[in-house]
Amino acid sequence: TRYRVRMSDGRHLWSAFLLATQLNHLSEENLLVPHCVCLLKKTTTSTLSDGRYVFSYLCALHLLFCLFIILDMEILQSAEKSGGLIGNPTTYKESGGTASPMKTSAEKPSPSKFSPSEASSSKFSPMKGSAAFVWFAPLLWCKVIITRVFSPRWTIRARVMNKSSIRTWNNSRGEGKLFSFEIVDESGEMKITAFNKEVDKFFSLVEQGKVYYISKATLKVANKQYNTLKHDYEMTLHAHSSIMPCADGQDIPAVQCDFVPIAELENRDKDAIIDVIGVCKTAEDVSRITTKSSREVSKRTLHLIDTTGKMVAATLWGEEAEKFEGSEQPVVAIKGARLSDFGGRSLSALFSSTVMVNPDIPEAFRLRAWYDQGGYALASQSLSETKSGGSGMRMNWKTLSDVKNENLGHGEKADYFSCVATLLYSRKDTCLYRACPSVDCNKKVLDQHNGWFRCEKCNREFPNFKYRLLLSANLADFGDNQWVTCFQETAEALLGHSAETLGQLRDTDEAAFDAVFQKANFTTHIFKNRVKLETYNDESRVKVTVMEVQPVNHREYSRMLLSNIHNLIQ
DNA sequence: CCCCCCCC
Repeated sequence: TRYRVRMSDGRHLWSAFLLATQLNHLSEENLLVPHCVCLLKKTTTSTLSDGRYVFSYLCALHLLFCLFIILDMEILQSAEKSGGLIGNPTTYKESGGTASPMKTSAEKPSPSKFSPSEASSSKFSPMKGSAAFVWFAPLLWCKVIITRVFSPRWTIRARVMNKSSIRTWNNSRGEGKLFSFEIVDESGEMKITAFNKEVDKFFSLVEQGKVYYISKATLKVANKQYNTLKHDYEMTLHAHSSIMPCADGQDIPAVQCDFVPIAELENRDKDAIIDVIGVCKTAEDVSRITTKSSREVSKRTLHLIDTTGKMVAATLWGEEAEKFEGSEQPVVAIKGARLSDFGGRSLSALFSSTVMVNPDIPEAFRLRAWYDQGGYALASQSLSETKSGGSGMRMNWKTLSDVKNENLGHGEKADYFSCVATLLYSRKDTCLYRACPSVDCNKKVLDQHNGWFRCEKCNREFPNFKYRLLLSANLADFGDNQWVTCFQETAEALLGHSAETLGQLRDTDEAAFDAVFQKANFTTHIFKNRVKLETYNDESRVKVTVMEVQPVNHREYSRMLLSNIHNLIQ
């Protein structure tokens, strides 16, 4: 059988008897055979771009080696899959002088699937345990030479979809640094990793979105556990690897996104990797969390809405979270986000995700227009239940008279509501108390009048105490007013000073202490409250506790009012 | 040769 394999660089690999074997799915022993052949006969070898290993040799040695060589049609078919594409075959079989496309197999090759009619009679299983193996064993050393000298004959031209930052590792097997990137061409996607010296060499060269010629990288089976791309192989760069910018890469597809409408996320499986695009209606503040492995990382959750009217929470991590600027409500596209079932449905960016802010794509322009022309006023429903979600999120907006008229808090469980209200007055005289200095104890201490303070809860006396706030405040909106209780954090937010500072002020500078309260009066905030009917001495009273005090985002608040008006019209 | 994809 005569085959001609067209390589990406235009060369044609010609063989009288073409044998090809997959570098990837064969074990070390199996690889020996082609290596030996290469060495003895100086035959041509090539690793195809999709990871297959091709070589040819002369017929004289055929009979000798056919005993040990795997020759099956799967392997021959693997030769079809060349041409410098990540996935697709562009190989031609010579028949009557005219090159015609061979049938192609998109299926993952497996040795058991060859067709007997096409296969040579000398098909052999891998020669594991064979006595002949011993004969070839001394030639094992040539593997490195072979892979370095013979294999890198392919070049692919592909666009960088995303690039990781440089990461270091230090484990029992050593230490070093690495970065990885993912590339795409018209046939598929692939991951490439660079280590140590190659990091220095290639990190700044490789830029997201640009097209490069890439050759002489080592191929290995992709670890599906960590590689979400739909490719069986991935590449590692080595000292001789080459990456060259390609000036005319317009024909290489741009980063392809397959956006899933937000409403449809409800029907997708947990852990699915999806692309999403939406307007960032609100962005929570960045926060630092500690992971289970006690690493600290920044996170920021965005709330994306699209034309389906549904909203979803999407969390960014690390630098991406820190740098994100959401105040202008940009269109945000995330390629390769992972769908989680937290709070119903939510998204999380992975290391391999690409986050694009106001991307230059039609979908983004459409969304922008939709949002600005009325989408903003839509009373969007979020797929992500977030307790204490950010401003504007899942708020149970009520006026203070609603709270009374609707008997909020009268049920079994407490009710929660948010309101925009103005502080009319707060009781400064009773707002501070001396609390137990123990870290998790906020119990009021008793002054023993001997320089010691007793905590009944801890059953201990302390030479010191800490000030805590318990502020009674009267809030008002346009229709009603309500006495509420603010504990430590909310009182501090409302008064603009820490409990400690206020305690010091009260003890040292009464005028300044007064001024703090004067200044806080008639300020307007968003209050998130808990309301519950409480019975004390046969007397029932609705008790409102402020859970959170936030500044009013007037733009957002106005939009909410517009939305209310909109709903009233209908 | 990495392999971390996190938190509520």
